[in-house]
Amino acid sequence: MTKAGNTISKGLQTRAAILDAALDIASRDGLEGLSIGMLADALGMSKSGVFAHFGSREDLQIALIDEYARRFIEAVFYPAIRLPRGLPRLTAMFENWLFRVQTVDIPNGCVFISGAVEFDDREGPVRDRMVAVNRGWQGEMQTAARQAIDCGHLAAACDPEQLVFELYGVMLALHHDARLLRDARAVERARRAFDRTVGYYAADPALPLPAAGREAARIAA
Amino acid sequence: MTKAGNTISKGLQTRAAILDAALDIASRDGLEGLSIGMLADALGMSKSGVFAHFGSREDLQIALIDEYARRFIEAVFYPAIRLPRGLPRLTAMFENWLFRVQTVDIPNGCVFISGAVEFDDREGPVRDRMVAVNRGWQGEMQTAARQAIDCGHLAAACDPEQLVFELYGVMLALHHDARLLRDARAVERARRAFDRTVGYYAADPALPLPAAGREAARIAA
DNA sequence: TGCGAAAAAGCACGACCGTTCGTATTATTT
DNA sequence: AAATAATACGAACGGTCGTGCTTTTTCGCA
Repeated sequence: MTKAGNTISKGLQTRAAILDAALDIASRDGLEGLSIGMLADALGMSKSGVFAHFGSREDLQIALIDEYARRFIEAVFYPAIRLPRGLPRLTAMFENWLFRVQTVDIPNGCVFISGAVEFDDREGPVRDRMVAVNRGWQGEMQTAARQAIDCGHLAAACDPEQLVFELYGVMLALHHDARLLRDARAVERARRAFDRTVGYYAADPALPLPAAGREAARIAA
Repeated sequence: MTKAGNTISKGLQTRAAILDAALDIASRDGLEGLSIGMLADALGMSKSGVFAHFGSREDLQIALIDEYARRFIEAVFYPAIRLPRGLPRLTAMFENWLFRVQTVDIPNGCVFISGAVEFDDREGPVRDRMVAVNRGWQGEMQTAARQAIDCGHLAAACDPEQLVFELYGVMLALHHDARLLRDARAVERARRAFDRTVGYYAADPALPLPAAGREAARIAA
């Protein structure tokens, strides 16, 4: 019990369990749709027991955003930065992202997308965190794009912010068509859109990202 | 008062007023965030008075979707179909859409986008209507794209569904960056993305949609 | 002007919301 | 083993929710 280091004070343990269950619910019903009552039911706990772990519902929402971001970074970003700068890394970021969207966000829902819509004109700390995390990820994508330009993989005329804007749109469209319209072909379209977009900005007008290289693009954690 | 034809039985009149106020609220807080209580307050009416006009909250939400769609079509679609088939019409559809997003959706919020997120995994008639309306609009865009291909304005290799997927993504990214991140440059990026995308699929590899033609593209109702 | 119908208000209901508080039950430390 | 701190519980609070019922006001028309 007192084994040095691995004692995870029961509190943090259940806190993690709460966050886990809360992410499930929030993915489906959004951050605003998540209520402490149903969360307590899902956990077999009392409302007040759940509530005590976060001083308020707002703090719970913020903790959820952070937890989602942590998982996203771990699944998408960290594996990608192990690849060489430039197009390989940028492509891996997109492919890992795409893989995560397929396996997590499309079946369950994406907290970032629903949260962005829910809080896009509501002031407060929840919105602020949402913005900060979002800016962070777009910034990493822009950095990767800039490096690709420096490497000569993308044309010097390519505007990294424009590129990331378009790639973000691809993901939003994927999420929209796959979830609302339940169109199974959305994933394929997203990949085609990425190829076409990056291909457009590629320094070498020759076909970028041959299908053979695609397999290696996604890097598992 | 009894001038034949323009007698709009007071009921329908207030019903329209309710829909108008409800659209304001739903744009900001979403279809789920809209409550009959606050709607009644905004109108200076009683809850039951508002409620009586729609048998249920669900019916109110559906009526809202229809009303939003009606306005969207009137502002975006109808003016565009007065232009000749092909790229002019397709461009007008996008430009009218862009204009509306700028003047209505970005300041107030877009019921289609927030609604899509709110109902993307909830069954029922509201979701069904949401899907139907969305499919309708994407279908019109695809038709316009197909006509542009038939006219020889776009390459035969262009897949209309793929093109509409990408254009929809542009609008979603615009909405996201303009509203959540409050990035004023998002509109410019959306327009650039449209030019680049349509330019890619254009039959004539020469620069499509010269800036001079842009001015005439948007058709006021 | 008065009458029937339509529209709006008033009221009450059960359910759920986030939150607080006092208390019991566990963990952890002394 | 005793003392203390951490966790969880159950009940309750004031509010708001959507939705029925009943009553009153207002409108449209002869």
